[in-house]
Amino acid sequence: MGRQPCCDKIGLKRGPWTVEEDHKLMTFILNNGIQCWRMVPQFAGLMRCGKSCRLRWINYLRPDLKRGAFSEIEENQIIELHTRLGNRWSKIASHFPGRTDNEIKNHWNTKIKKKLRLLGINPVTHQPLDKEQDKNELENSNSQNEQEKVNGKFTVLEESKGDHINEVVEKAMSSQSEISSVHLINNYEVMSRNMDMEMLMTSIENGTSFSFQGSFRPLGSSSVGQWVQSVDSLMCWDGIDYID
DNA sequence: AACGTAAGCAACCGCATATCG
DNA sequence: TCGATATGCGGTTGCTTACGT
Repeated sequence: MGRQPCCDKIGLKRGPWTVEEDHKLMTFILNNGIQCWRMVPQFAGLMRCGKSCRLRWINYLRPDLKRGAFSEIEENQIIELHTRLGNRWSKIASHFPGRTDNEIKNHWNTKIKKKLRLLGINPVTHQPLDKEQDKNELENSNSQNEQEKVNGKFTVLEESKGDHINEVVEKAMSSQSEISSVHLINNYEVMSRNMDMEMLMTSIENGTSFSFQGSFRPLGSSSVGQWVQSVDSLMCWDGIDYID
């Protein structure tokens, strides 16, 4: 014989949690810890399945949760980790104490994907975006009578992106003397003002994060318009090739 | 003010893997 | 070792809120 079934679904409550349910779950876990999720609702007096309790605790009730918006640094780190790990949200979340996989996944799907597209980067492959392909994706994801609206928005965003990047490139070119070097890191070319290679190599050896000030663009993009400013970006990787 | 649409997010579903008896 | 179940993960759904007309 194996284990007992997770839960009897008949009669179990579903949908949003009430304040009272949250209080019961939190009180129970803080007093007793988690031995077996299947037993938690039973002992805590909840008409929920263990799976639902686990999710509620991990994504909402855990006292060590870090709430609030994602910082620019966190977003850049998520992008870097996604380049290496793909949609392995729990692995990505393990690099962010207090953040949940669900939170990061939601943020990726609602914010970062759009941001990358605006920067001309395919959010799936992290390669320079084939505009025609992206247009097709947009066409597929929107009904025909919405297409005119989408194209309208896209034009505006492309213009604003251009302004931003021109500003970045001008700034970078005008302060050429401050640029210490250009490095090739994973799939990105990184133009840095303060990259300390010794510190970088140490961080790689130790598997820790590394921050720098500068700009980056996807490897293989020849256009200067692909440069993206990344001030005080925090990057974390497990492999590196670089060129001076 | 009312309605429609989009965005954000919490929660659920189903599958893969780990674990137990 | 094997079958049954628990757990964890990623994809998806659907509700709520914000925004635009």
